[in-house]
Amino acid sequence: MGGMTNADEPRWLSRDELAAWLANSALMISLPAALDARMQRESQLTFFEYMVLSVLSEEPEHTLQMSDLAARTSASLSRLSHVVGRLEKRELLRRARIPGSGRRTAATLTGAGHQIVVAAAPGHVAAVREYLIDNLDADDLTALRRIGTAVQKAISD
Amino acid sequence: MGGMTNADEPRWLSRDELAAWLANSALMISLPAALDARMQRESQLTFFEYMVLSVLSEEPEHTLQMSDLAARTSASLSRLSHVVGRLEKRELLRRARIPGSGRRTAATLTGAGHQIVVAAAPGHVAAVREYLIDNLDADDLTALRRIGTAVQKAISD
DNA sequence: AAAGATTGAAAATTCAATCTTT
DNA sequence: AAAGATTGAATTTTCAATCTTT
Repeated sequence: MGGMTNADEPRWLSRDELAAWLANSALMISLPAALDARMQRESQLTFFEYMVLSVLSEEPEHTLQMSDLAARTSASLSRLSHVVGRLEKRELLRRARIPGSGRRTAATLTGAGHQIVVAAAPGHVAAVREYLIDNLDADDLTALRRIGTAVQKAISD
Repeated sequence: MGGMTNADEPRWLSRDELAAWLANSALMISLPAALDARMQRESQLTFFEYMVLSVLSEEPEHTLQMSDLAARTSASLSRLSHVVGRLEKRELLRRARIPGSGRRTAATLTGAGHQIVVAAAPGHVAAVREYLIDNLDADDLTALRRIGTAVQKAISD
């Protein structure tokens, strides 16, 4: 008895925890898909591509180092590198070595890139409102913020 | 003035709405990725594959029609069909025409499939607790459930 | 060796077309 | 024609290896 073949009995989810988890799973799967579909249709950008351009557009010089951009968009450097490569091919941004630093690269929005974010923004906000924000009350909003922050912290530990 | 070249000024997000949205975006991107990485490592299953097998395991006959399985896992029929094809090749489930109905197909868990879900479940629950549930209080939990449900409804409309 | 970033191959997902049954 | 499901091709993402600079 009490040998090593069985792990301790895990703490299973309660009814309420399971319901919350299932609702969250559906959200995690469906919301990005819905956003992607709609943004592709309206702006020729995926949700993730929009995030990349949008984050850049909020920077003072429309510029950010690749690894910082990865952190801001919650992406791996590899994924970002591929996506940025495609966006660069479309001339929506360009990459350049950061002067003085031989190994850092920065991505900078082009004029066309800036235009496309500006044009896509209203549709993006409308979708975010329609699918998420406008369905929530003030308490939900603060809870959502807390939850997202807590998850990020838990994952990065 | 008032022509058709400009859309109406959209209702931009307030500071709090934006914060909630950014937190949610990080959650939507990071949580599935973290879960995937951990489940792959521990169980040779992606998060989505686990969902598929897990949903089947909760059915009376460990069986569900493809389109129902798609609905339960929030997936497109096309995605499900590919994933189920791979799981079938690994002999974790099998497909068969539903008797009497010439166009419906049902997926059924095999013995090996059931074993692998049972073996993966504790790790899955532990990850869900560590990354999400155990960081939330009772209010967050009910909010999360409400939010997930509201989003699903908004998207399906 | 670690940090910053890229690359190509492999795996997964999406998209559009297709097939069968109702 | 619509419902249920599958398929192959194109796209995207992941994984592991690589390269350069510090």
